[in-house]
Amino acid sequence: MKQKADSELVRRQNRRLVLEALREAGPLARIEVGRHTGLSPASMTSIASQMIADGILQELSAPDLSTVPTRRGRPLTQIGINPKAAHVVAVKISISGMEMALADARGVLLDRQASRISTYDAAAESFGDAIAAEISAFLAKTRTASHRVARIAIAVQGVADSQAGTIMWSPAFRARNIPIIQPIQRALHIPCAIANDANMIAEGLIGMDRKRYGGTAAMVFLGYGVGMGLVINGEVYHGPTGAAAEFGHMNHLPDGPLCRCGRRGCVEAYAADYGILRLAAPEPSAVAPSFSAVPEDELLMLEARARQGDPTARAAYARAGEAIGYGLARLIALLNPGRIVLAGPGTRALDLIESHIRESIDNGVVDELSRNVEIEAVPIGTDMIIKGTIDGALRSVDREVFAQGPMGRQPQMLKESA
Amino acid sequence: MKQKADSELVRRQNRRLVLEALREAGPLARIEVGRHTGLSPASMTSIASQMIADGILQELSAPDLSTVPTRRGRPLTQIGINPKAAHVVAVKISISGMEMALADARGVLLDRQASRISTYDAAAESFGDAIAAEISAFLAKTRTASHRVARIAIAVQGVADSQAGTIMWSPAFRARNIPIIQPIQRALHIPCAIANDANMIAEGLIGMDRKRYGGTAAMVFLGYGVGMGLVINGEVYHGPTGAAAEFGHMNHLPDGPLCRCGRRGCVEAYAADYGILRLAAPEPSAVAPSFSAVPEDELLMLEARARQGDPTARAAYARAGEAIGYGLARLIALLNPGRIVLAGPGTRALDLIESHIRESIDNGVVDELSRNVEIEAVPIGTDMIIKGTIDGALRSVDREVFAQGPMGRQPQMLKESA
DNA sequence: TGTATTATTTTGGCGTCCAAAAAAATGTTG
DNA sequence: CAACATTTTTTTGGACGCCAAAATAATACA
Repeated sequence: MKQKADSELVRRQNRRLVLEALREAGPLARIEVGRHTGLSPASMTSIASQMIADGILQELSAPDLSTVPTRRGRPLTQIGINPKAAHVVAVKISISGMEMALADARGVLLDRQASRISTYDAAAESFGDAIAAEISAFLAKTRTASHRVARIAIAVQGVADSQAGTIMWSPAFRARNIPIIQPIQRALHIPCAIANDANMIAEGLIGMDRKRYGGTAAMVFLGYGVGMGLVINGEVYHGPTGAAAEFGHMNHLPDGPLCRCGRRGCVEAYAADYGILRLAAPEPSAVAPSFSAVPEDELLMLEARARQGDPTARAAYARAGEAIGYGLARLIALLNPGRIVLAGPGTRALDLIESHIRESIDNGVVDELSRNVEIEAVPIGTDMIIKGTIDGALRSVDREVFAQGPMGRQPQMLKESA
Repeated sequence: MKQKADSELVRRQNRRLVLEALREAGPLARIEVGRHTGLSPASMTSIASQMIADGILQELSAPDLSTVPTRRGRPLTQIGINPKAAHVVAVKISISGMEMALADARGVLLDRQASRISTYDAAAESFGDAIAAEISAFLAKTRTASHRVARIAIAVQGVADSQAGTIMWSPAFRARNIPIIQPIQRALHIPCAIANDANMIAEGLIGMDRKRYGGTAAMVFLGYGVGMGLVINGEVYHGPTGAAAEFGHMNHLPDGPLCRCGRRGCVEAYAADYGILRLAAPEPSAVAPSFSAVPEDELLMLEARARQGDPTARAAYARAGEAIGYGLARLIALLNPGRIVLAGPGTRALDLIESHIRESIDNGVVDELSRNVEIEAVPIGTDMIIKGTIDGALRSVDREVFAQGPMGRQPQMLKESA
């Protein structure tokens, strides 16, 4: 509640609802969009014709209604998002590599590319320019004019400051506060946003099933690190500076094992790949946290040992489960979410940790609070990060460009364009 | 983003903005309201005249402009909220007593009353009726017709389920899931809401200074218990079922001291009055948590001992500070709030705990995350609960009744009316 | 071929906003 | 004190977006 309401707000909001309905359900007839949004047929005609004129929507020729082949009445003409209305680029930055993807306005992947790029020893001053150059080259390769790209969205492992447009801190970098947004916008003149990669998984799940994941929910990502995406009232919560939902760096036990962030006892220090491996080591407290990816075979071996009953291995998974479980218990006390989702490669070992998670939640928070939360694991790959980044970028294009209408179609970027 | 937008939405939103401006700044001239809200003078004339006709606003006769006594031009005629537009009742339920207050539409207290009422052994089936009877008697005493009361808001120590309208769990009651809303609405036919008392403190602080407390902030209440009000994007966050922000029952250490909720190691079990006293006892683990209020002189004595350097007493405050500090560190990792406010009688001993709070935050969460959060203590009395309950009730009346306008002025309560 | 049915468009009206002009109410000044 | 300046408020006329109802379009069915 900040904005004065006028006819412009009405247009914006209703256009956005139309886009939301089409993203959720795919192409629809005008009248069906009306049923989704509550808009009358008359309004739908008017809104649709304007958005078609704007090049945002298009009428589809082949209805392909093999499902309901013969019905009486005028057949419906579906409208859908015009794929050429805009493109978006998603960028994922992780340890010593980046991945880029180009998608059309519907979210269909047009091209993608992975590049190796040195991160851990990268200089804060030049890293953003290197990323910008990679993106430039990618666009050139795909022969996409940069004015066709409405948004570049960047997902990064670690803590992003979306306000400042920097990577505040990341295990992939020795440097801190690395400017990203500014160099890219300066080089490419495309609006650009940065966020944590686990938040993008949350965006992706919302895109997959808004009903299920769109209320108030927490998505936990288990893998090389422990991340979280927090959905509050249907929106991914970034916090005032964009650094929220750092479940992995939420303390579990004071003076616990050393974490990559430099503090002791973070959830991640118990439950990330390196944390679990360390717990199973002969002298855990002597092992420093690993900043490079853990070899997968070591993990698989540990899992196998645990499944065969090796007590040390089982204990490592038990302690990881306790860290996650108590962390979730604390989250439940604070936020009382309706759903908690476990995802990421770490869920491969769910059979070894799940009972400890549930037991710790039971011990860590009173029944009345935990009773209403559903806990589930979803088998999604790391590709979900790219998908989610694209989804999130498209939603912001919907909001800030497509919904705007013919008048206020400003690029609204570039506070300084040097 | 759920609602279709139309002229009704525009009216609702702008009327609400007008009310918000008048609540924040007191009576204003039309043109000044326009400056606050962004509405044009023409629109202000039209909106104001309608709301005056509705009896929600009134023109003030005596401008009393001693501040700017002589200015050129047509003098401004201030408008303000009509105190008689509606009344609200705030009810605070705590251990073996309740407090009621009646306020006019501006929030001015008209009358208040405290009653003793047995809680701990109260039966779940009859307690709501007893409350309803007390409210009835209070309204009769103040000679207020019940149709003049637009809202009854109830603040309760403990976990409230605002959806079900019950007290889920409270240290003041042995029973659980005590229905409150339904019996009151059945008896009085007035819309009624229930929430946790610490949330109401947050409402009160927002009412005092929206700029300061209206972003994303956490208010911690220290006293007989430990409570929290969470403000997210300017709104008090209640969670899907209204049971959120239970900071006091967020786990600090697994297998820690027993809490009134039945779990071990909750923040409250360390940092509430009874928890601190217990930590200073000769054999803490043998002491059960106290369900009645702790005698104040015992606390004052413990504080005095600590200030004189008694190591046992000092250690008790140190451990309380650690529990609060690590709890806040965990909250910061999850939500990254801009401000944390400490309030309540427990802040009397702030000199004994503050350094431990800050040290624990430093140890519990990485600098990058805690750097942007301001921590402050505010000296507010328990009266803040009543004030906040009234403020919150009035904001909901603004939203759901006053902003509605001449058309949709339904009571929208009473899913079932016997 | 005519009728039923459903989707879309057109028409006319309503509510809200706003800019510009007019009116109202006061202070300033010669 | 009359004319002018200044500021607030109201009035006027037009714009935009929504909607109900009527008209039109396009199909199936009998």
